[in-house]
Amino acid sequence: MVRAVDRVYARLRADILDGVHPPGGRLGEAELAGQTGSSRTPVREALRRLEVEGLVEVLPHRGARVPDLTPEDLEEIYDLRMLLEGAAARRAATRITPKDVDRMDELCGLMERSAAPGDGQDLDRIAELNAEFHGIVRAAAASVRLVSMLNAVVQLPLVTRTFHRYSPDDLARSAAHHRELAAALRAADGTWAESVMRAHVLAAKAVLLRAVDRPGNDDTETRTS
Amino acid sequence: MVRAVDRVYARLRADILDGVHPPGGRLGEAELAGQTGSSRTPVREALRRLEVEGLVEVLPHRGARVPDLTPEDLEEIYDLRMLLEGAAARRAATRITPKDVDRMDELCGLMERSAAPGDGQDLDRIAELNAEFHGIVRAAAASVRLVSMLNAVVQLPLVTRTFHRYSPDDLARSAAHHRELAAALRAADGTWAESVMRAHVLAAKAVLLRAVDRPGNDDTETRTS
DNA sequence: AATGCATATCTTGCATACAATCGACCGACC
DNA sequence: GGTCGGTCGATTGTATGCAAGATATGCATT
Repeated sequence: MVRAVDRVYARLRADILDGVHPPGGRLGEAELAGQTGSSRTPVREALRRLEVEGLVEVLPHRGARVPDLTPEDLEEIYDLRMLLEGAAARRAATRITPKDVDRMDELCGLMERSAAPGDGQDLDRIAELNAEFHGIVRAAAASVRLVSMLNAVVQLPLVTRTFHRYSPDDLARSAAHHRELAAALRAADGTWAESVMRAHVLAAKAVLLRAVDRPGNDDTETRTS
Repeated sequence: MVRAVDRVYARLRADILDGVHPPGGRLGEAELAGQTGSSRTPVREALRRLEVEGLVEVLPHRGARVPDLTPEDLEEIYDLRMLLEGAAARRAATRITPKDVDRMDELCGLMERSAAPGDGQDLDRIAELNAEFHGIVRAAAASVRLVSMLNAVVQLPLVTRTFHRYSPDDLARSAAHHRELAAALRAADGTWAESVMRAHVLAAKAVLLRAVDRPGNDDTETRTS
C-alpha cells in the first residue's frame, strides 16, 4: 500500500505540470481532498512539499495558489539550472561508467530518429528519452543534494516537458549537444562536459523565452489532460 | 498569534543546530509535541520542512532522525555552497548598492576587532557579524530561489555557526576575504567577486575538514544549550 | 542452542472534529 | 455618497482518535 500523501503529491504535481491547475489557480485543501478521495491531512503535506519545490505558493491562512512565473522568474530559473546542470555534468565526467555513456549514445540515436521530420516524428517521445538522458547524467553526478536542487528547478510548468516549441534548427542543435555531451563524458573531461551542458541549457532558455515573447505556437494552454 | 508550526520549526531547528538533538538522535513526534506544548500535527509539518532542508531525515513509518554527515557529505555540501555563493556574489556585483557595500566594510571593521587576540576576542560575535555580512551579499543577488537553496545548504549542523575552530591565520585570511569581497562588489566586478567568494568557501571547507579529521579542538559536542 | 514465526507494542499515517484567522459584505455614520 | 466598522462566511490551522505498518520479543520447532 502506497501512502496517500504520495498519491496526492504525484497527482497534484502532474496536474499542475499538465496545466489542469492553471497559473494563478486556487488550490483549496478540501476541494483537492475530495478530488483525490483522501482527507485534508495528506493534501496539506503534499502542498507543503510542492511549495518547497516552487510548484505552488502558500500564503498563511489564505491557501495555496499556482504561481504564474514572470519572464524574470524564468531568467532566474534558467540561470540556476545552467549552474546546477553544469556542475552535475562536471561531476559526472569523472564518475560515469562506460555502460551509462553507451546508453546515452543509444538514446541519442532514438531521439534523432524521433526528431526526424515526417510521419515518424514524435516530440513527446523525445521528451521521455530526453528525461532519461539527463537523468543518467544527474545520477552519475552522485550528489543527492545537487540532484534534489535540480529537481526543484527543472520540473516547472512550461519549463520543460515539451519539444513542441522547437524549430528544426533547435532540434538539430539539441541533438548535437547531446552527442557532444556523451563524447565529453566518455573522455572524462569535466570542463568540456560542463561547457556543453551550459550551452545546452542556455539554448533551451532561448527557445522558451522566444516562445514567451511571442506566444503563438504555444500549445500548453490547450492541453486538457 | 504566530502559528504553532513556526514555533516548533524554529525551536527544533535551533535545537538541532545547537546539538540538543545529536546526529543519529531519534525524533519522535509525540515526544516533540510534548516538549513544545503542541500536538503532533504542527510537529509533523515542521519535520517535513526540516527534511527538505536536509536538517532531518524521515523514513516512512519509521520516524525522523538527525542525519550524521559523513566527510563525503561535507565535501558535497561545501562544493554546492561554493557554487551557489559564488553565483550569488557574481549577481550581487552588478546589483548591490554603495550603501550596502559601506555596511559590509563597517562589518569588516567590527569583525576584525572581535577577532583580535586578547580579552576583547569574541568568536560568537564574529559569527553574528559574518551572518549579516553574507546576508547582504545574498540579498543583493536578488534571486529568491538562489537564496532559498543557499539556506538549505548553509545552515547545517557544525557547518557554520562557530569560528572556534579557526586558527589566527584562518581568521586573518577570512578577514582578508571579506575586505576583498567588498572591494570586488564596489568595483562591480562579478568575476572578481565570484572568485573571492569561492576561495572564501573553500577556505572554510578546509578548516572544517581539518577539524573533522582531527576532532581535538572541537567544542560542538560539549554544548548543552 | 539457533532460527524462524507469531504476537505484542510502539510509532507513524490518516481522518475528522474543533478553533482561529482572513476576506467579503452590509450597514451605519460622517 | 463615501468610508469606516462590524459581523458573517469560508478556509486554513490545530488537536485528537483510530488504523496500519514496523520493530522487538518470546516461544516453538528443528
